[in-house]
Amino acid sequence: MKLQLQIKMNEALFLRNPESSDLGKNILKHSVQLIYKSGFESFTFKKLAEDIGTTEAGIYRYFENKHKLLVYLTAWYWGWLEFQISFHTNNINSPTIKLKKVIQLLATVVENDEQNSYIDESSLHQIIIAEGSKAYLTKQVGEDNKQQFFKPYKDLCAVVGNIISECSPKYKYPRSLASTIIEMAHFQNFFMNNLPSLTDFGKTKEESEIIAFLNDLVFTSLKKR
Amino acid sequence: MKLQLQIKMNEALFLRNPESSDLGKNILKHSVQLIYKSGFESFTFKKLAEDIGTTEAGIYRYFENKHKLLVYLTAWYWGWLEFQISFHTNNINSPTIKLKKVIQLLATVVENDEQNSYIDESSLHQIIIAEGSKAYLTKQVGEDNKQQFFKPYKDLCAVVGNIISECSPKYKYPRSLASTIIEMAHFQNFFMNNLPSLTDFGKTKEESEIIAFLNDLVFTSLKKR
DNA sequence: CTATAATAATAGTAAAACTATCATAAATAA
DNA sequence: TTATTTATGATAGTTTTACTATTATTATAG
Repeated sequence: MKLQLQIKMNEALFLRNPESSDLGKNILKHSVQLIYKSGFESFTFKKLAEDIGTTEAGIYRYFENKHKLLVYLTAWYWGWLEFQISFHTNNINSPTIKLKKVIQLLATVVENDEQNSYIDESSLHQIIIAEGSKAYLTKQVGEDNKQQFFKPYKDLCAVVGNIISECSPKYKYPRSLASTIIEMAHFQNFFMNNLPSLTDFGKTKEESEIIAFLNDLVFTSLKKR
Repeated sequence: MKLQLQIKMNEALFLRNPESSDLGKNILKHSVQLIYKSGFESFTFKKLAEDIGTTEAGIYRYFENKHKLLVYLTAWYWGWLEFQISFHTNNINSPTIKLKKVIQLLATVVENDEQNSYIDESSLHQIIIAEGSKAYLTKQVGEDNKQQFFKPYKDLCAVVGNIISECSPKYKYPRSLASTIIEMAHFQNFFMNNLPSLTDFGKTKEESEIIAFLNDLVFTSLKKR
């Protein structure tokens, strides 16, 4: 038996549910490929349509514009990651070990074992690193937030924040530390690969070093209080 | 006597030096106003030209495109900030106090005392918070980096990293901690104001709390080694 | 077999992102 | 002083992006 993980998506993110049809699934699959390959700036619905073998108008029946599609992909990613975390930290009692696992999951490049899904998690992970912040770094962030577009990100941050509080109930900044870990897991990766002098990992380019850095950062902050 | 601070800009960032003419200075001044007001996505050279009272073609004589202009503004900002830091930490012997000062400067919204400059540092600071990462989160980051467009950012990071190493010579991640502080000084500010549940400062929205968080983060990391 | 829903095919518009040309005014060099 | 360079202004045009609208075709559910 194969279990298919279904992530409940905010309905205001799309016009027609992309998970409900082959065309929709193709839109998700090929947009991940295209954005991964050429970046979000040069990504257009025209190119996407050509890639899929449909028409521009066809895409517009699913997504209002490419910003909504990016927000959809990021929301999907955060939802997926929260599931990964709850799955992999299940039955772990020690909050410290839990938090270490979380950091590892955040900073590790995803492997694509299951090819059943129409979303390539590994490429999506790279997209989130390079384009993820563009989902909220806009003038519409307030409206988008009112429509709960960032709920999956905020939920994940809350989960991580709670584990931090479990580790160290008196620590004063669990939320901010959580968002710092999440952002830095990605930014240090981007820097390491593109602007290496902003990190201490330019030589080896090993993600294990990012994990070590984040562990050091977090656990010295939480220790001895 | 009035001292005018001149920041040496990378010549590959512009076609004609905007600091060399009134039109050029107007381009800088009004682009800061426009991007601050409506965000980088909706910013166009057409609107900018109308704002200034010149033509689109006129702008293109100074900047190849709006990406280069954004990179110019961010480079200017990092250069300016490095000067602020070297100015305000001059004559401070204790690296700890120095680092505290740095964090304060990074996280504090700039006041515009001097109206002499054609760049409004306070608005520019807000632009860097909301749009700054878009300068490097692109597919061209490699080429841009080869052309040294991010040198001011990397220099600043090196300065902060060196202070960190002064505080704690054995600390293993001075560069990464430096880039973490710099990014988080901005991101936590953006989150606090736009996605407050990603921080612990949603209630008060005081930047002093961001400073306290960063101080805590940094100095527990550096203490006792 | 019919109704209806999704998609394909085609066409079109407005704005964005440029490029090109020429006239004019101001600065400067001969 | 005139001649010449240089910056700007005015105008026009191209290609691409971001969308909207219309109609025809195909698949499928009842």
